[in-house]
Amino acid sequence: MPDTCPSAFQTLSVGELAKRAGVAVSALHFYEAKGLIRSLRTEGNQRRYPRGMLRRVAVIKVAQRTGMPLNEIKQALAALPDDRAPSQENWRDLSAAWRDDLDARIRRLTQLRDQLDGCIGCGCLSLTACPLRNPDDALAAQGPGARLLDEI
Amino acid sequence: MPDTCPSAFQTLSVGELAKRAGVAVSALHFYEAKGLIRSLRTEGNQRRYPRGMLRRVAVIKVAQRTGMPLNEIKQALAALPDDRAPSQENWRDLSAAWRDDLDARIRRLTQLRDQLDGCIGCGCLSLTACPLRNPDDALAAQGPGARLLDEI
DNA sequence: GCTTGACCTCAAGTTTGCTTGAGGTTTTAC
DNA sequence: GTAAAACCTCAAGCAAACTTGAGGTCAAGC
Repeated sequence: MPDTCPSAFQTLSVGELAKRAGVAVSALHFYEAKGLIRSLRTEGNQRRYPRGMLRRVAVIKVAQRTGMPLNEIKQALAALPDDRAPSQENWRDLSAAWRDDLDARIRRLTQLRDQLDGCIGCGCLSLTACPLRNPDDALAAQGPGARLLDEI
Repeated sequence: MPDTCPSAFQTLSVGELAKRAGVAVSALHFYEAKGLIRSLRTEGNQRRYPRGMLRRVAVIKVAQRTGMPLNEIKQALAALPDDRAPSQENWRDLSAAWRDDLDARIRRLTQLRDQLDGCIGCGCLSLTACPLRNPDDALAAQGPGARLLDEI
């Protein structure tokens, strides 16, 4: 009868959490198996989640959108209270770290885009001069035919 | 005896191509199996690549850096000549399309970053107000306890 | 009180992009 | 002319992030 308690104490079944969080039930099972979330169990062994779990799953989803793999997300979530609302500080630290990750990813992609821009209409992919090519490739400019490599 | 010809006609063994392109031999086998590259064979059934393959592999690597999956890369490469240097036009079309893809990815990540910025120190992840949350989540604001959802 | 839908566990399957290994052949180098 | 290095094919394995399926239990409605 915990479900007759005030809403702050109400629990969610796995199906309810899945629907509200916008993920599949199997994904919640999976997250639990991976240790990203935990569940209480009824006498009949069915999962019940405190409402705060909705937020935790939301945090997982946001982190995934940044491109972070689940095991890193798990590390990050370890800093959050298991089933209670995270403090402002918790969240600030987390989101600031993720922001930096994201920023780095954005910088890498932007650099690549700018290089592509520079190479559109060039098409050289020159072993020695093209910024799109791995710098290590320059090492290959040895032996017979080296004078032609730039044309290849 | 093709290897006694001028360099433009020299071929590369799979090991040479791998080393110069900076990929593993197994990756080249894999690309061939997936139809991204092709190979000539010696009498003894060993792979030989025209030098232009070096560029093709370079193009594959650049495309991968943009985050494009191999099957899309394969589609894109289908527009390029199989073993000869692509025309400036070929390359311009390709790289411009990839640039747009990249740009879209960058925009999505940037938007996410800005949302994170806005939410650092907030931490609400509010079902109804937080831009980080899926808009669909607002639908869940029904039934008993709805007035408290924003606190969860 | 019974049917039906939601749940449970555990194992296996899926996709992407490769790598590793087994068992055997070709080339190259001395 | 032979030993070692490089190559060949095909099958299986790996990691991530889940999904699907089999076989069985729980709970809620009528």
